Amino acid sequence: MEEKRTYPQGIKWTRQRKDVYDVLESASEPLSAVQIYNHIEKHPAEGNYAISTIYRILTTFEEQGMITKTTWLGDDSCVYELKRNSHTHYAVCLSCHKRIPLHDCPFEHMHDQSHEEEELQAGGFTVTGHKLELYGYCSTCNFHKA
Amino acid sequence: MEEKRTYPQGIKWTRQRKDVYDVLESASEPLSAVQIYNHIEKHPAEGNYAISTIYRILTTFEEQGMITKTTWLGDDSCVYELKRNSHTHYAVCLSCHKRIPLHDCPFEHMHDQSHEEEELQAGGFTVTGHKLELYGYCSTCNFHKA
DNA sequence: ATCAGTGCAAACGATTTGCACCTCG
DNA sequence: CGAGGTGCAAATCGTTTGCACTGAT
Repeated sequence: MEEKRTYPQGIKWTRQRKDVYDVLESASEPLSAVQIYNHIEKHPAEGNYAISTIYRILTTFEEQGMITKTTWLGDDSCVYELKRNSHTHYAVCLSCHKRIPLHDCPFEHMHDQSHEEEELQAGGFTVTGHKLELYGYCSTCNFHKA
Repeated sequence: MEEKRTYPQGIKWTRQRKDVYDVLESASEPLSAVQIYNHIEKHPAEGNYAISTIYRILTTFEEQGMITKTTWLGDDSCVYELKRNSHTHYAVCLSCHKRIPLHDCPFEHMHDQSHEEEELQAGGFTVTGHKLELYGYCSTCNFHKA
């Protein structure tokens, strides 16, 4: 619990920033600002937190290129995710919004560069990542529709 | 201009619903509720429109499975798109949010079912579509960073 | 010490909802 | 005619901002 941690360099590491970073690092999926906020509140560490601080920190992290801001398909609020070496894609039910994680990323199977990526790079665009979601209807919702 | 149109069946087709449908059909990319609203206001057809009506109509269309609700990567508001046979993917600049349309969809090149899709179908999930975005930095923003 | 980072509360923009009226089928 | 759709205004929700204070370097 008292383990010394090393945080990315280049910015001031306040208690709040550390907490947000820790939550993101231990998360298994993208989290919203409010989820992060609640997560931190549960461990009533010390002092108060403002939700606005969370937003500001997330913005900073994003500018630093440490995290990615996304949204769930069909949902409106934003979720944030640490940029990691590996990532997960999901299938999203358009009816109940349930998310089913996929086991691997189709792009890992594409050994040749895709046409698109080649083209983009020629145009000076640097691709740093991608986002993929399948959508449809889960077994439960399929059942209720029938 | 006075061409008789056929609209999807199953719901009441009011003037407002027709207008929203027409805008979506003539759109070349997903539109937000406000964009649709403005689009309609330009052609001051008849009577007033309420933005809330647009939202309600879009919700109805989505429930009917006629449209898909999405968001642009790194943006927060929602955009809506008619479900069509063909679709476009984009590369999004994380810095300036510029969107570059890609010429074709990588999934069209995958002749074999992906592992994921097989698995999902076995689990009773019906895949009706997908959403893919590449992200990174466009030539202009790359330049400014260097 | 200094300036970036933070808490608080108020502001904001996008989306939703309650209610009385209107219109499609 | 009647159920469902709509306009309007007020409410809600996620996110942002101004300002005075605090804390990391």
